[in-house]
Amino acid sequence: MSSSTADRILDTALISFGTRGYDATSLDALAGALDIRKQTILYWFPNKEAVLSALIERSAAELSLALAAGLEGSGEGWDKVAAIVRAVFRLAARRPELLGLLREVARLGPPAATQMVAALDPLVQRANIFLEAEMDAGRMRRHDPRLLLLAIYSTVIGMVTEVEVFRAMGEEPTARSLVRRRADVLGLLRSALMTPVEG
Amino acid sequence: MSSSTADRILDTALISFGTRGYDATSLDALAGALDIRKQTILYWFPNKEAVLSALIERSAAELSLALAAGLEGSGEGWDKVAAIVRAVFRLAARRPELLGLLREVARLGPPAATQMVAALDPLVQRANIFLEAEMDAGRMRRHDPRLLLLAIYSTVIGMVTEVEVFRAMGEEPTARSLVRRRADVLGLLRSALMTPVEG
DNA sequence: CCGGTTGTCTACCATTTGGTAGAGGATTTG
DNA sequence: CAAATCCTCTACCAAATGGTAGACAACCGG
Repeated sequence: MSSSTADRILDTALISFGTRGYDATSLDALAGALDIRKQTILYWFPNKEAVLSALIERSAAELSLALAAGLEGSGEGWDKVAAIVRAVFRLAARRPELLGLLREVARLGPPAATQMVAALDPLVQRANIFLEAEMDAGRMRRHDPRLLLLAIYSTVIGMVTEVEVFRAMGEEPTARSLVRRRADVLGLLRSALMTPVEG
Repeated sequence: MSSSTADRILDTALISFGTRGYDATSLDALAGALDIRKQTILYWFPNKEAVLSALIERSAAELSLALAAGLEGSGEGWDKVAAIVRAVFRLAARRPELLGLLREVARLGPPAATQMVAALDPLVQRANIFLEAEMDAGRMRRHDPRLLLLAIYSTVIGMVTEVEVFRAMGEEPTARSLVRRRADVLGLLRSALMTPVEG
């Protein structure tokens, strides 16, 4: 099994960084959750930042893997977009920490954000190419693909990670509510992206 | 002038909490930026959390004021939505900290998030009523108004506050780039929200 | 002009934080 | 079986954090 100590540290760090936040997670707390001593963490990683850095690399790979399937798969146009959005919502249900980490890293800024963006670059490139092709084929409305991608990213990630806003508005984060949100996002994106004539 | 010490503290706290984050802002750093001693802050506010709480109240009021105009104004349907989105982008240009704080508070969770949502509730209510009326009139596609509002919120706030993602992708945060993003968001929202027949 | 109030300060303090030094048990290797 | 390597631990540490206690000057009403 790959559950070496280093891996276990990253597993726990993902959950804690992705939900409580990087600053709010002390090495002692991290060690406590693993029932080891903080010095063991510092044996495997030179310092706290290095834990984050390794975690970013690992998580970006996992994220790419989870989304690449949809991006490669058969089908065209809307089906492909829907497949990817569904994949993100699936992640939100099964591994919310992963998307939480993405958000947290974006907030932290360089160097973490830079590393994450770099690690996800291949995915972004392929998405860009796909979007351009769809626009060229006239199936999607014309947009700057980069801006479009960021808008989709904002919407989906927001709808999936703004747990606290939902909770504060009285919507408990259940599986059912997630499904409802997914349906809504899909409907909105479809209207927003696709040309109406030959949807 | 209203620049009492307490006000000045909140002014500076807004910038620091809204850009660096709450956890990352120490009372000493806050005091340093104001060239006063930390104990002066603790004279005006019982503790750090109370600073945040007061700040939330003040910022929610300012936010409401900035957006209420668009929500009350004349015009109907799309014009009104566009007016509000424009107002948000105006805020993003002039007072980015304000939107940054909104985001930070949402991330912090209760009790801060609860307080912010409660303070913005009147605004949310009015927006809901507006959206329902538009849907009833057939000018907007049918959606759960609450979900719709959250989707719009996610998209706009994301496009406006994800500075680090933009920066990491090589897009420097200039006024010009903000205008481009605004145009894009407006275009997307229009396609997403409005019924095509009598747009 | 004097006693109380107001606002800012200096002086501390306990706790927590990320990090260092190095002891010591287990396991592998010559 | 001895030596080296690997891994986790105990024992510290300096700096930073949120917060308390109380001195002290300015000001203000009687």
